[in-house]
Amino acid sequence: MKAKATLKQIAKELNVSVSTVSKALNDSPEISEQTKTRIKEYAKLKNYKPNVIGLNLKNRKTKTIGLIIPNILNSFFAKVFTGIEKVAEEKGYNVITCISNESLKKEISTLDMLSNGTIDGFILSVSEEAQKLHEFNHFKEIINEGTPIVMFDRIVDEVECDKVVVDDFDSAFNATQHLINIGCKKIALFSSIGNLSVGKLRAEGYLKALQNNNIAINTDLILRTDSEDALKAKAEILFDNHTIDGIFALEEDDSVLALRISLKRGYIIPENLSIIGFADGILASRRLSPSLTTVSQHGPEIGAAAAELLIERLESKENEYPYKTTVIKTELRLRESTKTL
Amino acid sequence: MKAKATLKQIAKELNVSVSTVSKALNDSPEISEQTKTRIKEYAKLKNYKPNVIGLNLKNRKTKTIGLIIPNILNSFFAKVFTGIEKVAEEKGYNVITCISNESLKKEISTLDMLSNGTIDGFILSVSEEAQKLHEFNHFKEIINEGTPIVMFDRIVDEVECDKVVVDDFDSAFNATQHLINIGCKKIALFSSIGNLSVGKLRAEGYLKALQNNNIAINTDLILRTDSEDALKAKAEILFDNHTIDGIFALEEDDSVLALRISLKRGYIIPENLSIIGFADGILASRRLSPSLTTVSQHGPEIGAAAAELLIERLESKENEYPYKTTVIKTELRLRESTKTL
DNA sequence: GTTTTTTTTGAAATCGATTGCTAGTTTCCA
DNA sequence: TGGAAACTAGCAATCGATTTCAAAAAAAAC
Repeated sequence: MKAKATLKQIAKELNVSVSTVSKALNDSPEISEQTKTRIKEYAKLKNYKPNVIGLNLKNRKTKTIGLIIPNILNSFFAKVFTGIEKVAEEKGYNVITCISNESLKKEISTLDMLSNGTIDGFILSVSEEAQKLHEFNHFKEIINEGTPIVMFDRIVDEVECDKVVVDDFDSAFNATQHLINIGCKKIALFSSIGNLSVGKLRAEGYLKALQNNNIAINTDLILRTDSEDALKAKAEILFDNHTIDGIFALEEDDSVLALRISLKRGYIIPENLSIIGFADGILASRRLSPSLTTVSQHGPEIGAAAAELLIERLESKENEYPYKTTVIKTELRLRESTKTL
Repeated sequence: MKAKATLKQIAKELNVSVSTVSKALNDSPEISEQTKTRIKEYAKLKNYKPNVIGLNLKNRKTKTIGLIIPNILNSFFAKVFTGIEKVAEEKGYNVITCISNESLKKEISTLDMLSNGTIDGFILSVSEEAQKLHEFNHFKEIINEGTPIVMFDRIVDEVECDKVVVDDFDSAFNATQHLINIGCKKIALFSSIGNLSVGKLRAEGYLKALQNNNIAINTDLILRTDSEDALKAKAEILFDNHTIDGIFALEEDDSVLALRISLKRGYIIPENLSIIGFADGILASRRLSPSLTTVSQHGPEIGAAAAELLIERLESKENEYPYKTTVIKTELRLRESTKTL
């Protein structure tokens, strides 16, 4: 194991000064061609790589993004991650990823840990606990200290920062409208994410579509819960007391639940029950039989947009840079779980 | 936006020297209690956090781990990631994650990008391309330069470093033996990962189990390919020409393919065909109908073990620290795709 | 051959923190 | 009151790089 080469070492071994070496390697016109090549060759020989820590200290930035994700096992977040990583790599940034596990405490401690020079800015999706408790001061503080934040998917209206969202309301509206178009009259709503901003927006889109079509809103059919288990319990009750012909599920897991439970109850899909669900990963929905019609969120695009917003802000010279919100469109992917027109 | 507090600022504002502030905040006995409290209170007021970059430079380490994963959308790797992140967090380390996308070039450039002081050590799973081309010099170079590497899952025998593996051979052997125990006679092997070290080991375990039970090896039943598409093509041919009663799939996607194609061919599962597959994520296999019997790899444990190996090495004072290999056991999870005894 | 100009190199400051050593002040005892 | 011991606080070096400015050397001009 050879020790890593530093400017100082090279300088000593070549009998020149540190600054000469630095300038030579940076192709400064101050240095003669002769010494430049001599130094460059020696540096290559020694496999010299400038130590970024020294550079970071000098430049007061690290070209590193802090990413806080509630849960990487959720394939939606995994997809967003790929988008972020791709853009970051292209622009020469690294990504430090932390999992909040939906915990407010972990979210705060992560923000704290990283906002000490380790990273230049954050990209994050708010933890469930923070949304539930309406606790957003930690974000404001970080922004006040001068570290920019970009929020995606689960955002907070009260916090002023860049944001990337899906058009949740419109997507839900369109999906519900599609169910209505293919003839569904009794459309249930399945949600295990009543706590989240996105869950609320999607539910509103569903309601609006019903209203627009003069369909009476039956609260028995609207299952808004905070957990998969609670949703399951409510669903059993729903199936005991009602016959339905459509389900709109607000999350991937909710749609899987809807599919399994309705198959168990003897429904034929899509003949007498159509299902549409929001999709995180596309794979899982496609694999099911019947495969699920989904509102597809373009995870990688969301991530890419977030990374671009952040890097743009980091690299802009201006201090007063207005906050932007990027909206990424969803796509209704028709598969086997819905009737065709 | 207030500028971040530095030692220098605080020193100036309190009319003391930088070193006094530093010592006071570090509770040095050199400083009187009086000044200590005065400085500490002011620092708290100003929300002072020591800038880690300065520290890193001084300490010549960053308490950051570089993680290189072939593909984060593969839920096995996502699970490993959670294990790494958890241990890292506990021990005060950050994780910079990069995706190699199975590309050798990206793998090399990532190693290069990060091994300049950004990270203290690597955890990685070798890209498919590197394994295919038998190109491992980049790992050796990095290790030679003094940056430790821990490999997990897809490892390279020729490279001396810490490793974390699953007992692939034994797991495959046991799974195949289980199929034999429940009465299977014609067991096909489905592999789309012929290129990978783990794919080879698993295939050997399968062969060994057949041999031990005096079952003639029929190469028509052994589908070793390098891609999902190739596997699918071969599988169609297999089903055209043979009747089988068992499938052992070497990867999660391969088992899903096995399940779908055999259902399509009219097999009743598990009555006349039993399937066992290696599982990355447990969720997807459980969701399928029928649910899949799997060889379950404990992803988080693998990640945790890798992080522990690396951190142990980083924090050991000794220079000659022997390389270790940790083996994590798998578990056969019996579900609906196999007959019961 | 001397002065001016140009070229080439190097010394020193800087980024933000730590730390060994030194200098200055106070206390205490003779 | 003088000197030693004890306590505080600050100077300066260090980590690895960049960069400004000054100095030295070489080339050009007179």
